[in-house]
Amino acid sequence: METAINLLSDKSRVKTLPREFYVRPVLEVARDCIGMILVHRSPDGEAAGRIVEAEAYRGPLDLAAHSSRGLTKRTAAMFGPPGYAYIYLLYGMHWAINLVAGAEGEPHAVLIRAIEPIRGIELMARRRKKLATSRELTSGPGKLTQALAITGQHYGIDLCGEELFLEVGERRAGVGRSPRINVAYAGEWALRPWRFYERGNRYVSVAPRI
DNA sequence: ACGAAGATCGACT
DNA sequence: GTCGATCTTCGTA
Repeated sequence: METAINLLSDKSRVKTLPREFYVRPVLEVARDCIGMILVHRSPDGEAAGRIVEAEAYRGPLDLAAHSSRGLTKRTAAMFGPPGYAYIYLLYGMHWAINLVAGAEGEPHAVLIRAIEPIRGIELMARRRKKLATSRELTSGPGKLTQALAITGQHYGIDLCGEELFLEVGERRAGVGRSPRINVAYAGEWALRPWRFYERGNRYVSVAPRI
C-alpha cells in the first residue's frame, strides 16, 4: 500500500497510471485498482468508470488462471510484460478485460469485473441498450466491456497508451475481499480470497455474503 | 476430427 | 431461481 500511495502522490499531476503501477504483486495491484478509473477513448467518444470489483489470477500455479494451462495463443499476453491488456471471450459470447501485472514473465493478471459509470454514461447506455441509471450498465465483466466497447481487437494493447488506460480516482468506501466468482473448477484455489470490491457499491456484480 | 466446458448474460417462471 | 445462447480452446482419438 505504501508503495502505491507514494507512487500516486508523486505522479499526482499525471493522471494516467504509469507502468510501475502494474509491476507489483498481483494481489496488491488488484486491491489498488478499486477506485481507479478505467478509460476507453474510441471514435464514438470517451467512456470511463471507477473500478469497483476486480480479481487476481496467479498462474501457473493458480488453477483458476488461464495461464495455468501454459503459454498458448490465447494466453500469450499474460506471459508478456505488465501494463498490457489480456482480453478473451467468455462463454463464446462476451469479452472480458484483464490487466497484466506482476514481474515480467509471471503470467499474472487482474480481471476487471465491474465499474461504476463516470463519464460517457449516455454513450454506455446506447451501447448497452439500457437506461443510463441502470445498474445493468456495467455490473459484470461482460457488461462493462460492452459499455466501454472493448473487444478482442484490443488484445495486447498497451495500458500506458492514449486509448485504453487507468486514471487516478478516489476510493469512496472500504475494500472488501471474498473468494473469486465462478471458478469452482479450480478446486481449493477457488477458496482463496482474491476478489476485491468496494463495499456498498451497487455496481458490484455479485452481492457479498455477510 | 469430435466433444466438452467455460473467469457470463438476459429472458423467463 | 432456471436455462439457452454461442464459439474458442483444449483433451482425447
